[in-house]
Amino acid sequence: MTLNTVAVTVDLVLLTIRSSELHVLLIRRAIPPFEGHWALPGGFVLPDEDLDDAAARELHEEAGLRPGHFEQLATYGTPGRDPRGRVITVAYLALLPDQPVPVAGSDAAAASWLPVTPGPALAFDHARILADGLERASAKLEYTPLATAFCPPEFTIGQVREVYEIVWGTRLDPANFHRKVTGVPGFLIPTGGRSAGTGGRPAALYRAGPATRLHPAILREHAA
Amino acid sequence: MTLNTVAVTVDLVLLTIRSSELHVLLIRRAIPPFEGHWALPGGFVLPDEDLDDAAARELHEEAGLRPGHFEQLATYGTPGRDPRGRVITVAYLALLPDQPVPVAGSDAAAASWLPVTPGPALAFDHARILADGLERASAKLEYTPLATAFCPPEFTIGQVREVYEIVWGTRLDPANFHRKVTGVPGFLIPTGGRSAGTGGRPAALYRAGPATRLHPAILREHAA
DNA sequence: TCAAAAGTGTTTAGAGTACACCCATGG
DNA sequence: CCATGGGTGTACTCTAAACACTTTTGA
Repeated sequence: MTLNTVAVTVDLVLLTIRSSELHVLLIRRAIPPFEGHWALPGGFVLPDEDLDDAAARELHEEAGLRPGHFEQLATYGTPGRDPRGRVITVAYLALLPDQPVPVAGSDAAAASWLPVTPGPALAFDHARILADGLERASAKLEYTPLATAFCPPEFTIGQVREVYEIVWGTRLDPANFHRKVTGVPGFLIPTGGRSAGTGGRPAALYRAGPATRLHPAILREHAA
Repeated sequence: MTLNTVAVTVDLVLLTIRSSELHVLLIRRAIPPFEGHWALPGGFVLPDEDLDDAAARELHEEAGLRPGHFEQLATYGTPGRDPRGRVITVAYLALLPDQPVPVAGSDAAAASWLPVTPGPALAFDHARILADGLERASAKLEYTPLATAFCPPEFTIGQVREVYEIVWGTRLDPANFHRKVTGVPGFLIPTGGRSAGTGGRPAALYRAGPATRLHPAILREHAA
């Protein structure tokens, strides 16, 4: 790779919730630059490949599972961000339910779910990309049904509430939260089933509804 | 430009409000492909240029004026979107007050402000990019002080209200709107001046405040 | 004097909050 | 029986919508 040649990569900010903490999928780099550092998973876009397809391919290679949500995040192209040459990176944000992770034989690198806080030092400008992804996810919880992307196909309202509490770092009143989310048209659809074995009254099960935006929104307390 | 080589461009969605209508800056292409079609202004990223800098440079070349707001929109890289080869386009969104436009000698092309609706057929996938920009601007009016980006340095609350009404295509109650926006901390700062010559009671003048998000938000009526 | 735009007051309805209270399960 | 989480009821507060009304200019 020489100067005046531009390489395009896709990098993934892959988030999930494990044991009541937000985790991000990171890869320990086996080769320079940043050998031994943690980095976001990603790779080069193939010559005749769509950006979204490239990101989906990387997602499948690295995590091997279907995301609950998948969107383009932003593009990073500051000269010098990669010491090997001019690299433009299109970052994607994906949210997944906590599944047993079949992180299989990818590019000779160990992939792990790590808690986002405090989080290790990251290679390249990946700390900034991760921060942008976290902010995007946090903001979108308010006015989109993004929280269900962290949940399995069927889930309880308590699980949804836990997503909000973990991502926002706040406590929410269970009673009022219940009324609020069940009052948003198209957000949650009752399946008729009930949860079991949680050491309390069984909760009704829901699946994600067709809504793409929440009205009314689930608003966060914003520090003034 | 051959296959397997990727070119990176920046394109601009430049919006302003003229005579109570939302306008976008378009360029009539003088050369193939899409000769004679309207297109978003843009150009290639220089070998050692940051993406944001490239967009700012294009903005200055095409419009020659300072935007009230400027942000990256999204990146488009579907193979075949440009018949000349593989082109990745990083789109930027910029909002400007209605200034006398010194669209000077740019790339042998005529630049014009055109109403966004109905709007002409656009080259490449620029219709989609424009639509994405409009949606972004429309959504961000709710929870950011973006509306002031369409206004001159000093403006009245009536002007701000007109921005909301035009972008959203709705009517807003002047009395309630006044109370709402003046009640958002950091949104508007009174300059002490007064407007004149509008055929009514002079309005107090304001400038944009330091807030980056509006709390409480200026919420739109969302059709259910 | 009239029209037009700015801004304030007031009433009323709806949404959000706090929290008491009952329900259904596991241990 | 008790602990735990699910869910409803209810009173209170706060915001927002609707609209009457006053203010201040240009014509």
